[in-house]
Amino acid sequence: MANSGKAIPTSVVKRLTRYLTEVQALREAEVEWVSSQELAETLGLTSSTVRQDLSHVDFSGISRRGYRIDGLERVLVDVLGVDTTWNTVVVGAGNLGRALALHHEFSHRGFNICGIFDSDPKKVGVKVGRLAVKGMRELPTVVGEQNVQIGIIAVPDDAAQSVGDLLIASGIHGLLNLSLAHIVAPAGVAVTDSRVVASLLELAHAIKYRR
Amino acid sequence: MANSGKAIPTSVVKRLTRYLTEVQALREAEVEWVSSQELAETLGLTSSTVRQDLSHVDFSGISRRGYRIDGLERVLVDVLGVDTTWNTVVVGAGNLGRALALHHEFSHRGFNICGIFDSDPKKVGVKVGRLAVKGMRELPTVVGEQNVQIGIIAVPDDAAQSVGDLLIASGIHGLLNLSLAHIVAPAGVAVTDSRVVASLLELAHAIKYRR
DNA sequence: TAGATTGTTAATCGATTAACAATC
DNA sequence: TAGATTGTTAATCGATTAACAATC
Repeated sequence: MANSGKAIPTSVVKRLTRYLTEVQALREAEVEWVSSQELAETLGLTSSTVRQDLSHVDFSGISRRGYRIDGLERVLVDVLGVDTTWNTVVVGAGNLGRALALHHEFSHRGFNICGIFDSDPKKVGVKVGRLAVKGMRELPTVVGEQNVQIGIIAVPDDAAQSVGDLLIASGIHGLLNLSLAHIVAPAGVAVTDSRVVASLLELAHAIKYRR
Repeated sequence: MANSGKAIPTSVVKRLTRYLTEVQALREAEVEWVSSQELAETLGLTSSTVRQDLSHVDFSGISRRGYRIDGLERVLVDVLGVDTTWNTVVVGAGNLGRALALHHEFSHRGFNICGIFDSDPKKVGVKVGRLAVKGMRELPTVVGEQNVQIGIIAVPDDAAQSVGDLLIASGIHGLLNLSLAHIVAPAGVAVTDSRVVASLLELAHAIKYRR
């Protein structure tokens, strides 16, 4: 059947992003149906996990056939908010911040980069694609006037919390934190961490102690 | 007491990277001792989790005082392999690949970028810091001759597996996957995913359904 | 029809938290 | 000493997997 209404655990949401990617690839390959077993094999999961996960979204498969690609894509797009345009700002115009502001995958998925900011006066005015780097003082105005919902924090660790605080005070709804720092935010503001350096340390550990 | 020898669960390893970051910040602030309670508050955990986690590393705290910063840093550096130099290549010279190749945080943590590669002939030869982009054909030689252990995959999703296969065939020990694709690798090769676009989708979901 | 695949319940597994004796 | 904090065991909680009746 499939339920809806209740909150979906983050462990499940993480996998839903992967199902969406795979389902979109299948749709582009003009595949019409996919079974839990096929999805599981492609993504390195069990079919049981796939069926459990999909029971959290409001969409049903059909016995002996599996899930219709177009319907499954539609419901995953909905639940992951990819059908919405998300106005987004990047704070930090270093290598990483500039790369993210230019990342095509973001605009392609509905994340509209409205501005890139840096506290370094030497960086202010520098062009990043069609945008020019702005000073931090302009951040609250841009967030307020352009209805910006998401802030991407790409600054050094020791500046991350104060940047987060400024974004929150400006009325942001969610933060994507790329720094290694832990960001404290009130309950109404969502924070997701994406720490590439931490992932590299995990990998170094896995290599060092692999058997 | 503290154990060693047994494999550490990845859930724990993820947090060890955060303890290391925090402990290094404390050491720079010339703090000498930290308790499980203090670490827990800073990182948004329970003190029980911190003590459980630290029981996986070969280091003991002291009652009524906590953990010595210098010793704790040393053992975390060891277990996360930060005391080693990791020769690393980046595959994909798009915005993200170039940014990672230039990311100071990497070299700072012992990840030595030995090369950046792209399949697009127009990108070959372009300078990225002190490196010039090389063609894919040169990848196996560089990996073999320079004892490269880590490959960072920053290519479009549909090229990710074949890039992974080439790196594996060249003798890589671990892959950091930034694409949304699922990478299949033999047991001896570690794979860690760091998907910034997926994190952004998780954030969009959290904002859309927040209460 | 026969049988492959779903949705869901129950069982297992693993991770987190609570509790507390040991101890500095 | 008194009491704060560790290390560890036991309890709880949540996530994954197995199993299977329902069904197309």
